[in-house]
Amino acid sequence: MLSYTFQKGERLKSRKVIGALFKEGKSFGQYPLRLVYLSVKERRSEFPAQFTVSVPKKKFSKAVARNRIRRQIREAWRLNKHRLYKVLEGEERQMALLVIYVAKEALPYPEIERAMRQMISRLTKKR
RNA sequence: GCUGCGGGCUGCUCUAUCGCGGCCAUGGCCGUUAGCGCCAUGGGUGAGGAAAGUCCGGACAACGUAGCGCACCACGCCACCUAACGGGUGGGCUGUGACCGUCAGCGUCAUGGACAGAAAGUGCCACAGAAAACUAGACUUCCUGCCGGGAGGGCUCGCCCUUCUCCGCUACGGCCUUCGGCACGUAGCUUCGGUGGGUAAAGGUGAAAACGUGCGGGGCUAUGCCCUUAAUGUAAGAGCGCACGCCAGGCCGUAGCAAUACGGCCCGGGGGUAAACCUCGUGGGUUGAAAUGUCACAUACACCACGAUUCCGAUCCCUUAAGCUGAGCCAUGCUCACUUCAGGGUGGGAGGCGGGUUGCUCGCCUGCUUGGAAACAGUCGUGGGGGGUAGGCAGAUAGACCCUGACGGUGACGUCAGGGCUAGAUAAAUGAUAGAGGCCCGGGGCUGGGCGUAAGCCCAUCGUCAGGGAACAAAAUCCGGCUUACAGGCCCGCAGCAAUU
RNA sequence: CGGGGUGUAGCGCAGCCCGGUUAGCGCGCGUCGUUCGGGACGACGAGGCCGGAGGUUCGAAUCCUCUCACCCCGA
Repeated sequence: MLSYTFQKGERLKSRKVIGALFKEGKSFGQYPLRLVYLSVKERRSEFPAQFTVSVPKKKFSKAVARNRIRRQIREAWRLNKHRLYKVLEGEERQMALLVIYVAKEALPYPEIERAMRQMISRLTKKR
C-alpha cells in the first residue's frame, strides 16, 4: 500500500536549508514548474526527501491565486512522490526540493500534475 | 409587469474517495514515573463581508515619569451615543433640485456642505479696466473760468447774447479662413483747439467694482443772511448727512440643554481668498507584537568590575601546605632513566575506595616529590559589555463576543434575563478528482402561435434536450469605524413606460 | 507590520514648494537645405489635456480628499 500522506517530516521548513538551496542547489525547468534540489548531509527526519513550494508574488499579486497554485502543486507532489521515494530508499543522505511556479497565468490542475510526473522522472534519471 | 437609480440583507448546497491545521480521548514507539516529540484510530472543529487598502481611533506592552512650556500634527455649527474616534444618531443654519401654491413669501420631499474666525495682522487677486482695496488720488464723450475759433442774432459798428467744440469720412498698416469684418494703430479731412479749477451722476472691462434704494450743498436768529474753492455773475462744493431695508457685533426678553429662531434697544462695521500664512479653541509623552517576558542551545573574545589563585623576586611567615601534563584518541613539545659518535630509539611520569554524570567532576587514603604567602601581571570563576546561533513556550484568542426576548429612547445605543463557545497557523492549515441538485446566460434542436400556395420568415409564456457560467477576494496580536471591490438572489423607496380595474 | 517616494510628448527629465501667457529642455521622429550618396550640420514642423475620480478657487500639472500602478527602505 502506497502512502499518499504529506506529513510534518516531509515539509522543508529550515530557513538554513532553503538558503543553501538558492545558493548552491542545482535546478532545471519543466514548464510551468522549476525544480531546485540539493543533497543534505544530516537527515532531519526519517523521510528520504523534504519538499516545499514557492509562488512568486510578482506574477500573482493576489493571495488567493498564490494559495490555490501552491495547494495544487502540493497535491500533485503528494500523489506522485512515491516514484522518487522508491529510488532514494536506502540512501543515508536527504534530498531537499523546492518547486517554483514560473508560468505567468494560473494553469489547470492536469497540466500541473503532468509536469510534476515528468519532473520526477527527470530527477530520477539524473541521479 | 418591465427598465433605471438609491438603500438594506445574503454571499450556493449535498455525497463519495484521497489528503491538511488545531482540540479532546485511547493506544503504540516506551523502559520506573512525569513531560515533550512522532505515528495510528475515533469524536468534534477549521477564513470574510469586506479577512483587502492601512485612512483613523483604542486595548495591550516597553521606555520615560517632578511638573510645565515651545515646536509639530490632527480636528473645528450644537447636543447626544461610544472605551475612544476624523465614526454614528438627532437637531440647527445654508446651497441645489422637484412639488403644492396667483407672484413674492412660506411649507413639504430629496440631496450636498473641511459649516470656528476675513471688524487681530500679513500676503495674493493674472489679463482687462479709471480704479482690485489704510488714508482714496490721477483719467474720460462730466461741470466750469480764461484765451482762441466757427455759426446765428441784436446793434449805438465799439461790442453784447445764444449755441457748437460732435457725429463721421478717407488713405496706409495690422489681425482674422474668402466675401467681408474689427472695443486695433498712424496720418489727413470736415468750422473747432489750448490751459486752470471742481469732481455729484456715469464710464462698454472683469470671476468680483466699495451693501441696496430714496432725498439732500453746510450753518443760523430761516421764503432771507453768512461761509469755502475763487475772483462780478454763474457752476460745483460730498465718496458727506438723513431715512428705510440686508448682513455682522453688543445687551435684554420669549422658546430651546445648546446651536439657533423671533422681537426690542444700542453701536456704527461692510469685496474675495484661511483645501495662503495665520488667530482662537480642543486633543496628542515616544515607540510599536519584528513590543515584551521566559526556557533551551551556544557562549570564541578586545574591554570593565568583583572574588579566588600563583612563575621570578625585595619583604614577611614557618610544615594542619602544595604538586604528580591532558576526560579520552592521535601528533608534537617537556622531564627522568637506559642506549647511540651523532641523528635518533626504548621505557616511565601513580594506585585504591566512595558519591555523581551523556560528559567535564568531587571527597578520602596510600606512595613519591617539593618550603609557602604577598602589590603589579597572568590564570580561573561570576556579572556586565560585545559577538554569534537563531528555536520552544507565554503574549495569542472567553471577547468593549454572538444569538433570542423584554424594557427605555425619535434614533445611534443602553439595561436586564436566558442560551452558546465560534480558526489560532508560524516556509504558514480549507485542496484534488468524480457525481447530483438548485440559480443565471444566450438562444441551437423539439414544442406552441402568427404570416405565406410553398420554400421560408417572425414571435414566445411554460416545458424539454444538448452547451456555457458562478463574482470580489483569504486570517497573521486583538477590537470599533471609514474607504474601496463585488456575480447572482430577496426586500424597501423613487422615477419612467405598458396594460388592466 | 511600519515608513518614504514617483507617475508630465516615443524615451530620459524640468515646471509643483509660492495657483495665472501657448506646460518647457535634451535625445528621437517628419519635411527641406547642404553632399555624388550617407553621417554630421543648418532651417522649419508635428507630437501632451500632466495616472484616474471628486472638491476648494474667478482660474488647478501645481492646493486638499479618495483611489490605481510602480519603486525604495526598516530585523
